[in-house]
Amino acid sequence: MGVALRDIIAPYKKPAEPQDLTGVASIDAYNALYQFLSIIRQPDGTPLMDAKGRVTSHLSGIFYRTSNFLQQGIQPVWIFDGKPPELKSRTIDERRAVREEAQEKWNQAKREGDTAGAFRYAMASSRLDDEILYSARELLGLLGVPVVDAPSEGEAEASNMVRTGVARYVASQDYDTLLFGAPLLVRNLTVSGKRRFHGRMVNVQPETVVLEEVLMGLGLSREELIDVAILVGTDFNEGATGVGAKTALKRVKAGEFGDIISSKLPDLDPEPVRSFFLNPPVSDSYPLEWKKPEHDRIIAFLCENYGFSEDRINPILEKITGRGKQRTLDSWF
DNA sequence: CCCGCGTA
DNA sequence: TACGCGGGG
Repeated sequence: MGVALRDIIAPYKKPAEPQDLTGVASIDAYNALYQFLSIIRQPDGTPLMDAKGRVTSHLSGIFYRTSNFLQQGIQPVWIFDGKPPELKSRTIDERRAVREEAQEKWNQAKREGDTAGAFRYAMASSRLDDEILYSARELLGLLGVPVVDAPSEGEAEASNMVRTGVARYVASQDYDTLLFGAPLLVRNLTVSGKRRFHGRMVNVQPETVVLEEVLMGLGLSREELIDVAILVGTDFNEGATGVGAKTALKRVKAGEFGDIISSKLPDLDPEPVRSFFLNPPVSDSYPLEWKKPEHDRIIAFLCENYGFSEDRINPILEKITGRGKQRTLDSWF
């Protein structure tokens, strides 16, 4: 979600080559989990669930994607959100309201047999509850993938990891990471490159966004890019009505940021938002270790506990644990 | 999302 | 090999 900067940043996206993606990837955990939960669903919007009715969509996504990453030389580290800043409370309340309304509309669409609508509303009603967060972390642990707990926003922490050289890039769909100063952002970080969208197959390639290129291209400093975002609206402030990314860009370049704030957003003090993007709470210490996936415990967890088919899980697991003849992956751990 | 199958 | 489709839990 986050910031509506797409219109001005999209021109700087570039397709990612496989060699761009190797190394340590800081995964925005909430972003990835929402992605899985909203997309891994049946046509009427029902998520994957085990016999006890527990949602398993995210476990499927984590397992298959992590397996692919490890085989492609991508070392994922998942960054989980900590306590959200007070500035975000309005956004959080709004999102809850949107989710609850979507839940109603999902039920209604199902009753009326409106499949397309049902899927759309089901996506919008996705919610990360404790059970999903715990099970996600447990599976990541069994896969040997390190997890980082951000003190505040995961995106800020993930961006800091790239700034400090601990990770090569942030993987997220959101552009907010650029505001937090991530030098390199990768969107659509998938391996298969294909995605089903409204029943059709569309080719989705991973794409890179280099902060430096965005700033150079737009002729902005990072501080000014943040000001543009503030005018449009961020997770931490409401935007000015009628001001889109292009207008905001023009105004900031003309030095009119303050004018717009006083005329259109008189109640907003932009300083706390600016300083949150520039100096967010981050932990700054990342002891990361990738371990070999624990074959038997993963089978127990996914298949015995959550009802996944062993016939599907085992072959993939054998590839990444190096059981059998393949020893090539051992060098990774 | 991801896999695997049938098809051409 | 490439794509569309159905099913996964």
